[in-house]
Amino acid sequence: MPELPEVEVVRRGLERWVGGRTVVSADVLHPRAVRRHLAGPVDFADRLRGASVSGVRRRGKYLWLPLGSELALLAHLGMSGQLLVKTGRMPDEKHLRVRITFADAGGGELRFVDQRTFGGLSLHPLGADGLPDVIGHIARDPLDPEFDEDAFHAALRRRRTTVKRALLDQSLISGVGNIYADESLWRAGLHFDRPTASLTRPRTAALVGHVRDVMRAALAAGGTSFDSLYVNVNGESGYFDRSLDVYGRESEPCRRCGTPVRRTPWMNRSSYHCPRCQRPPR
DNA sequence: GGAAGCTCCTGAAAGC
DNA sequence: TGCTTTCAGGAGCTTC
Repeated sequence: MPELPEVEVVRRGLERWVGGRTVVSADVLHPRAVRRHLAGPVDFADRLRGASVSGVRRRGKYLWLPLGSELALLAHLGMSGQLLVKTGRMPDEKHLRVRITFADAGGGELRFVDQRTFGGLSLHPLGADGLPDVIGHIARDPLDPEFDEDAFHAALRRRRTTVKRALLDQSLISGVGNIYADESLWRAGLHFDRPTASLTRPRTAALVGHVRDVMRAALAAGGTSFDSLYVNVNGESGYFDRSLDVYGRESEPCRRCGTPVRRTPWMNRSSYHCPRCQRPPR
């Protein structure tokens, strides 16, 4: 499931390949893949044709390819989205949703493949800050040098919510999903239901530090892959799943104290934690 | 206005 | 063997 490290791996792979290229055509094979492009698949393809890509940028889990100074191709991988670079004649993937063909030397295709169709592509105007307008509410991620830790702490103190909910709220801190939230909370020794208003400044700083550490380690490993649903632009899997301390390790011993890791149903998904290292709030 | 919960979707795995 | 159910979860939307 792509979170910040996986999306950044994809961004780096794309940057080497699509910069300066011109789109010949775009084929939308599944309309749901461009559902966030409100003008529809035909308009999406029409506006992409002839556009030149000037780079690949990212905020949180969103990627976008600026097309000149006023328009961008925005991508979100959702749970199972893949952006694959294909050169030469390659058979279509079973869940190929959008094919973008380039004209320049070497030609080739950028393919958006998405089994569960939670992700998608769309075209949006670029704002004055260089962000596509629809992601103006997405906060900076903790690896961004301009991430404001003081403002993040102040927001946590203001909110009447719990710490894991806050970590997953992309308007507070971006790039964190269920896997790295659980891993960071385990490293910080915090229970997922801890009220954010109870966090001290040093506790917040430690938590953000652990989020950064987990993400950097995952990035170095090429991301986390449990199956074929996350791959880089060449179709290769990362291997950070071998380094996960709690996520997906129900009943296995905690790597710190040996207590069996617990999985708790939480918000229609799962939360993994060590019941001894991460005591529930009183 | 803020917080919580629902919904979309597909396919692997488990259960019967 | 084959059918049904459960599970995975990002983020927009709805409800309270």
